[in-house]
Amino acid sequence: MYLELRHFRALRAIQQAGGLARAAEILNTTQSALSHQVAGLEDQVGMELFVRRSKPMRLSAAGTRMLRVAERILPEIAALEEEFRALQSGKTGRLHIAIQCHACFDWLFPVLEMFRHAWPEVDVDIRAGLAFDSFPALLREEVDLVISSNPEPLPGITFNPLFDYAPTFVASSKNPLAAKAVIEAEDFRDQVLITYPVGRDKLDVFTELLTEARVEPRAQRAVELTAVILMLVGSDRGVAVLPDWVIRDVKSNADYVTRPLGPGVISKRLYAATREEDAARPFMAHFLRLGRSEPVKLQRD
Amino acid sequence: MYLELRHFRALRAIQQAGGLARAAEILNTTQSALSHQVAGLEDQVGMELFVRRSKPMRLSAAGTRMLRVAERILPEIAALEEEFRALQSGKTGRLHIAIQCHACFDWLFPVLEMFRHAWPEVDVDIRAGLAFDSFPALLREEVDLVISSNPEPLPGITFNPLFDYAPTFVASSKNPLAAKAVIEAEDFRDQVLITYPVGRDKLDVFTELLTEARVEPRAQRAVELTAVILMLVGSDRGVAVLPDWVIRDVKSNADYVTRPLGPGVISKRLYAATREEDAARPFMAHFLRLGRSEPVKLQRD
DNA sequence: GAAAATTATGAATTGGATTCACCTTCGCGC
DNA sequence: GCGCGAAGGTGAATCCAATTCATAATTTTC
Repeated sequence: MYLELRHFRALRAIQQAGGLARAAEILNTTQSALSHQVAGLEDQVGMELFVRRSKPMRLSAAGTRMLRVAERILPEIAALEEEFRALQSGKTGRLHIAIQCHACFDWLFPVLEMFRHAWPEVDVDIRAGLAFDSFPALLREEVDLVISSNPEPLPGITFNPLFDYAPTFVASSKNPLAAKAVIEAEDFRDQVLITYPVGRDKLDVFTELLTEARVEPRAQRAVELTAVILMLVGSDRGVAVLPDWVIRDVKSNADYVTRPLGPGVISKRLYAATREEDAARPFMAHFLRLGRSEPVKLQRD
Repeated sequence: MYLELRHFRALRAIQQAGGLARAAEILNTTQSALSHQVAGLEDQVGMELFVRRSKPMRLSAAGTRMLRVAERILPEIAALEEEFRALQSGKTGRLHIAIQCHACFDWLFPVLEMFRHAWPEVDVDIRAGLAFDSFPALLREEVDLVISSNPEPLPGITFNPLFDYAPTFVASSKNPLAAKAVIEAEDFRDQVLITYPVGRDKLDVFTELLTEARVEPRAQRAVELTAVILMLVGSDRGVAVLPDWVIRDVKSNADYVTRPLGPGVISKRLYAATREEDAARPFMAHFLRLGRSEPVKLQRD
């Protein structure tokens, strides 16, 4: 048995039109074509789908059953086609975001919230858990955008700059380092360093400071959640280096001190990596615009 | 855009097999055919459904969307095909019953209950409300079986006899007619006759007695439900003629009297009308067998 | 009962899908 | 980095199946 959509479409049209001739018009074909088609279909399924005793032919019991299926599938396919059309015209699409930086949730959520309202048709999602090979995943279309601060020139991928931030030292106000105005690599030697549970090549403290200075902290502790990191820091169980936008919550809190890293000014740039062909798509461009401006506004508040 | 099931099947196979070559085997075709097919499909929808950067090609975002539809639709169609196969082998089917006689509910329900267990795959239903033109409806396959006691020779329709019954007079024991052993046409002249709300040609009292004798009852009152008819009769608001199997509930009740109609013995036969080609189908034959034997057993209890 | 409407049929045609043979590209191991 | 094997793409030829055209066989309607 080899059913095709053509058969379902014919069935539905004949039912709707109440006859072959009129159905043929709906389907932009001839009465004869439909007659042959129905004959072929009935041959396939091995039974009569229509009752021909009376002249405008009507569905038989089996035909009615098949019509029910037609009326379930055909709209579904029409919806898919519609979706494809919208996809072409750029009104809809998918925005699955991979984040390499844990702390990015902080500004990403508000941005996504704004985006969601502007592009309700776009399927939005955040995918953690593939921080390691997120660029291959981008090329494989498993995700559509990667938030990263480590651009590597890759064919087919565009790195769209978002905004700059300063990795900032944060410690308990009881910590001896609170006395220093600027924190340098050597200062970490006696400290427990609390970081996100990712490779050192993804941690600003290391890439920007410790690795080059060949300084190893007394201990390193990996913690998933930003709030927990801050909690531990607050009770002087360790120190951390976090993007400045995360720090703003504790800046005015007397339990914490925040200090710039030094000696030179350390600043990093955050990028949104997309597939080359996607960067120009309307909703993607809009997201990038939001991602450039909104975090800065948030920062000011 | 002109999607076909072929496209959905190909998409799913490629996804399942993880590549064109292996998918081609599943679908019993060649790798080239699939390649052309995918190309054609992508041309149709106007975008890439697969990512070709890596070698075993993978679904793109749009392709994933289409796959979701495929995985909803294809099983549905497989189920339909399976249903058709079962239909051919006679294990399943439809048994929508039209009843011309209101009182038939009484024995039909128990029979259907038995049938339902023997043929769980058969779609059973009772359709009231088309008592008038139920034979045309039978030919149009709107229903599959008509319970009737008025067989008319019709091309394409078989009348399968079920069982005989006697239209029986029932009245309140306070009614003067309770004194008579047999009720004749003339006796109805002074009575209010309670009947089902159908044409006189479908009412046994008229077809078997009054019409021929040209007797008109004092009044006629139409009531839907058998229970209500009996209630009215019980309070002597009228008399009725009902099939004997309905009467058995009140036979032992002192408020009622039941009497045969006369002068001759009046007996009618109930038929199950089916389409000629259906009468031999296994489940239909089974239903007819039940319809012949079960009501008689019920009657004995 | 004739006209109109509806479906069926068969041969011819068309057009799209498949095949075949070959090419290109990619991944992987040495 | 070289080469081989696997995977996918291409183009022309072929084939098959769906459509068309013309016409017949119905049934319905007035």
